[in-house]
Amino acid sequence: MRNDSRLSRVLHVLMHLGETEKPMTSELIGQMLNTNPSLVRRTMGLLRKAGVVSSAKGHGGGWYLEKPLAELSLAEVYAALGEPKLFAIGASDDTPTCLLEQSANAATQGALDAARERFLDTLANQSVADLIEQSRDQIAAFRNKASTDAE
Amino acid sequence: MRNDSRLSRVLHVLMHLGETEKPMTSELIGQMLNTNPSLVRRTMGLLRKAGVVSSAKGHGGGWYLEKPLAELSLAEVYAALGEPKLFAIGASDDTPTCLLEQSANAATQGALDAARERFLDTLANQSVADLIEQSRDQIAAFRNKASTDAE
DNA sequence: GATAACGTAACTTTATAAGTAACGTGATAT
DNA sequence: ATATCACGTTACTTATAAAGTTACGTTATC
Repeated sequence: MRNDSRLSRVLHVLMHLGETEKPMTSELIGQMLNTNPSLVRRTMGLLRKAGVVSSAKGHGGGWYLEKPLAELSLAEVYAALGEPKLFAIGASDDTPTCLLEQSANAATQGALDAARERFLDTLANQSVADLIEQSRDQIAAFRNKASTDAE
Repeated sequence: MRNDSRLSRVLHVLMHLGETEKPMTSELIGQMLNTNPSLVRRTMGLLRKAGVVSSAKGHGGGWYLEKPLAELSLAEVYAALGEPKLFAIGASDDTPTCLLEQSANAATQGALDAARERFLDTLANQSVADLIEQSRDQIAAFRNKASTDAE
């Protein structure tokens, strides 16, 4: 299948939601993500079920945050999406009878489990607000470089 | 796509190659893996290119090891396969103009990079011979349990 | 020279998120 | 009231890469 890009996409959307006051429509979000409103509704619906965002119908409706981004870790966002399948790798047979095959599968799965733990830890130690902060730093660094270059 | 099961599969095959003297044919390996000889040749061919195994044609031919399994780490095997794509997750746009999107992608990619590092480390710290040793331990534990149950 | 076995190319199948179209439902504005 | 906006949901198609399959050439052994 294609890459599952939902995590980075919704992080992007959440950051924008944190930067505005009015609800954002699926139409507008779709333009930001280069996709269509229906897919936006489907994906954002997962966040709604998890209580991360809410949606309003009708005029002036759209998507808005349910909590401050400083209180929302990336791990919570990943969980809200249903913890999408992380790996493209796995064993072909879950319950092999061959002992050597069991050992091969266990070794592979062990490495994947360790990797997954590291992935979740990394996500847990960052809030979405941190990401906004980082992009502010980016802007500052860029401005700084520009002024240095001008000297 | 389907899960990429090549790593666990070739580990399984390598362990069997370590337990026998004669070359194993693609036909035989295919039976072990529940697949056909052509796919076996395609996958084992990657290991051959990396110098992990060799193959012989004709009567009595087949696949055999080029080095002792104690000197072959799982990381080398993964590398021999061409370091197959590890994750099912990623960003949809590699070079976004939106700074917030860049930050979202960087955070996701950072967590994936950390996870990948952990995956490779785990693989690097095990030899294929270690896996055989582990399956021997499994057998011993099983026998031990059986004798305990019989008391 | 018959047979075994690999080497390789070409094609189909599979799994799953993305992408798309359509229509119902409910909220707001006039 | 009713026109319009926007979400909610269903159903369908598309894209991707490994698995799976078929076929045939090449080479080594008996």
